[in-house]
Amino acid sequence: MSDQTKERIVDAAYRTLARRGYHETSMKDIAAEAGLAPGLAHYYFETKEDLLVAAIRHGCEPALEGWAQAGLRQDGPLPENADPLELARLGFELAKRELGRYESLFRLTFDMFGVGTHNPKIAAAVRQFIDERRGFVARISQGVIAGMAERPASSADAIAAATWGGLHGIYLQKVMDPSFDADAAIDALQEMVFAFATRQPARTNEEG
Amino acid sequence: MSDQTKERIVDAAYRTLARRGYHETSMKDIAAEAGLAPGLAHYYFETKEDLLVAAIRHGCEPALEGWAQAGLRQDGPLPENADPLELARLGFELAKRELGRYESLFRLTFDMFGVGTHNPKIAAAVRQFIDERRGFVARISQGVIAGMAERPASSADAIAAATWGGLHGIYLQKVMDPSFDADAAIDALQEMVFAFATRQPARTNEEG
DNA sequence: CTGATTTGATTGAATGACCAAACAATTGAT
DNA sequence: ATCAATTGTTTGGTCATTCAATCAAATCAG
Repeated sequence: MSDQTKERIVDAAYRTLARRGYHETSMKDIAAEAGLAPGLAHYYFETKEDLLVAAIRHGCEPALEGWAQAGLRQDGPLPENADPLELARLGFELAKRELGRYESLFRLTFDMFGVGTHNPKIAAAVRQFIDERRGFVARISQGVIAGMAERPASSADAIAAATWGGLHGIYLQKVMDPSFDADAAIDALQEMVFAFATRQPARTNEEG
Repeated sequence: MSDQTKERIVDAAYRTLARRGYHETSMKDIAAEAGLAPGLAHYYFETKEDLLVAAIRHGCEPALEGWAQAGLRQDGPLPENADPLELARLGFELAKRELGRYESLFRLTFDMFGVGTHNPKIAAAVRQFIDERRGFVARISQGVIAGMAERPASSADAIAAATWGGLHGIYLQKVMDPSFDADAAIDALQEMVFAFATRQPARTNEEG
């Protein structure tokens, strides 16, 4: 029954943390939400920090599953024979859907970022969180760049950092203001990325 | 002496909060850093939240001053007769300089964002923080769009949200990982924005 | 098959510390 | 003598973490 109980704690932790926030949630709150004794959370997780990391990982599962079902695995290889720009388009589409569907996950994520600013353990988890996702964007960027008429000045990693950053900057605005039109912002980001990816080589003076 | 004392508290608050973070800093810590009695901070600020907001506003002053000296006022009008794309280039340049110079301010800012995820009072302050800065970017975007050969599908507001978001997504990566190459990422973002702003109208089939 | 023993899971209370905010008392200037 | 500024303490509550004790299930001995 141990695994079941641990899962129950993590799930309760995710719900409680997402609803009330990290610093406003006590270990006791989480145990109560799970219907277990106050001390038990510490039997499975040494610290509250560990539980936060586990809870976020748990909360991301459905979203990552959604990407996988669309053929995009953060870890695995990109679908072969796919037009990189088409992959990018799909990525932006999924990002929009995700933001609408998992609002509280994004909220908790930015809460974690905040904790990470002054907590080394959480900061390490945040770095890993970012690395995984940005690395995925970088693999798509690589393909997009390979198909460009003119090599860009920026590396695929830099493009990925800017693009992933753009998405998360938009997520931030959405989390802080539910009336913010995130879809329009993501469309704009996509329009910029596509303008970049499909730009024609600088025409010389004697253009057609 | 009242104004002086208040300023002293805000300044001490900024230093302490930036160093240790919001939830790891007590009102007592702040008073001690200011060399004042523990109770005094509450004489000038009703709540710790109010003091956080004041401290961030205070911490932003030097940075905003830097923008003003370059001719870019967040509040006032844009310099007249300036090429909008040149303003954009300057903005990206200043963003790079700022990030290198005020690292702890950015760190505290993301801490505030985190607190804002589950604290209505701070959330309101964050919304205002975002609105002011994004509005400034929107005014530049407006000019850039006006100069484009082909009207983009996205509005100036959406473009601004994506661009401001891109910058802050990059700041996030830098705050979480000091070895992150933020300059390269900002250059990449700029490359995308410029590709977008200077793209040629789609050539029809019978191109030169 | 049965009773004893071990193991790990679970409980609920205790510990030790901390903090935001309120407050009463004191100072100092006008 | 008043009033604002300042002090230092008190209040009333919080929390993460520890721990001794209980419990259930499994393992083992005879």
